[in-house]
Amino acid sequence: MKEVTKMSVDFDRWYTDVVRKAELADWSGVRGMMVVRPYGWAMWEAIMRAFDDMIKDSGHENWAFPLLIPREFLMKEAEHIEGFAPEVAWVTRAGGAMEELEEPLAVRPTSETIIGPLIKRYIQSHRDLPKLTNQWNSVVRWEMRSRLFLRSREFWWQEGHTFHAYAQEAMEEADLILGYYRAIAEDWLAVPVLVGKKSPAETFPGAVYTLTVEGLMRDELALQMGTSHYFGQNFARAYDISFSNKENERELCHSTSWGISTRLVGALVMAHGDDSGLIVPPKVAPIQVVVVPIFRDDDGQAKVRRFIDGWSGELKRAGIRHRVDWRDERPGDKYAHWELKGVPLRLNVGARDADAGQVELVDRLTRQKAAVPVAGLADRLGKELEDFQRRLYERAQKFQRDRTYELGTLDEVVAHFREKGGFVWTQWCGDTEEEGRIKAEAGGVTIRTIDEESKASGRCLVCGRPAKFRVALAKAY
RNA sequence: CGGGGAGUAGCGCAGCCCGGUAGCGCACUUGACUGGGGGUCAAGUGGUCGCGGGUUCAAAUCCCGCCUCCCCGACCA
Repeated sequence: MKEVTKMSVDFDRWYTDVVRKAELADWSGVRGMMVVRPYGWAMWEAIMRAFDDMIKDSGHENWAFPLLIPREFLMKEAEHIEGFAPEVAWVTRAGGAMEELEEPLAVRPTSETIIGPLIKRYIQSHRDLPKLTNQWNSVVRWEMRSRLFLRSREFWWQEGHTFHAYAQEAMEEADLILGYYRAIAEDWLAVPVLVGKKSPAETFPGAVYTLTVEGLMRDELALQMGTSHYFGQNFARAYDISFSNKENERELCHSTSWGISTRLVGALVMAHGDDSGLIVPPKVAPIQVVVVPIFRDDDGQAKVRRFIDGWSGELKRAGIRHRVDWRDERPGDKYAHWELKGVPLRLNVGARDADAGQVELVDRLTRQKAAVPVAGLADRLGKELEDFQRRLYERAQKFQRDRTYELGTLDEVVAHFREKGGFVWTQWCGDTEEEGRIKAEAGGVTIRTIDEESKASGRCLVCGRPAKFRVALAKAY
């Protein structure tokens, strides 16, 4: 049957099993390139819709920029290209005879270096600003080690790129988007996140600073779920993206970029799943309610069908995404199937229920069953779904709280991560070499985020000097 | 990209050492019985043995090259 490796036995195998058996995605035969199947893509579509609405409401516009980037464009911003060089794929030949191109073209790993030189045409005056662009596309990064959704050589995302007359406005933009990302993670995916700034070592190549949202997965590893970058005038300087201000002087733009990707589908799997499979948050669930009819013979089937037909239209009108599973399988198979796929609510409906005018409601989180009258079913299910979304978030929040610690010294941190995972808050002086020592000595532990809300108070965990930053440490994907 | 392992039906595997008719379980198809938590029986379908080359009368099996996947390390949305 469709056995899934137990999460407690081997989390990585569990993840791979679940992603494939729940029909989210597969490998394609070309190393690192994945096929996203309809059930997985539908979750990404829900995320896309939610985020697209948010940015449209705040004046952003979708564009389409080219897939291939001329080498000279890519090479302009020194720090940026240095950061991305190891993972850029190049087109060097084309045509029937596979002729060598005079100038190689980079397959975009991200589009700052092509949007910059193209967008400047459309920016002349301060009246053209801000220019708030976004594109939904896929990018290629030549990773050496891949995992479905979390690290594939091609992945799908949105990349926003904005250009502003004022530094303050660009920084506010980066903050605004970070807030959207937090909403996507917490309100839509039901994954609580730490929100803050990256250390210089973890900052996006070419950025002045990078803001991040970090979630905690059920194997107690952190996952970066979205980043928003403030570039200052770095990219504007490299590509001469400038405008005439009110005094008719030339000035360089201040720019930002920000992205969330199909990685978020992996995040939802790892943040909520259990030994039976996925648990999908109702707001992004392709199927929120599955109906399993139970019958013995044709008469029984007809009776159950009439009963279900009596209220399924009402569910549809109420906007509840549901499916009636009429496949010729046994009920037990169907239960296991839809649990693996993480459908939040299930209705078991047999002749006895039809007679009683009720359905059996089964909750994917608690597995509890309850008899529910069909009168007012759509309202009831709507409330149940909202409640499910809330309970799922609270469960993840408790999980995260129970695995968030406060430690003072590097020795304590090293000892902690020998035994446990989770987030460890500590104090840091800001020295990048000392940050490297944490990573080396604690076995891949990194600074996930710098707390921007509260001030550092104690001493640096490495050197003992007065700390400048309060930081969250974790092992991460 | 370094070390190790593996590619045979949709999935999981045996066969390879010692060359000679391509097999098993699950899934799938059909039928019957069944049906409120992963059923039973019967009869079937399905294969360029990862790709290319070599050795041989003959290659899934031996040799060479390549591709892909998995595990472990260094780099990463």
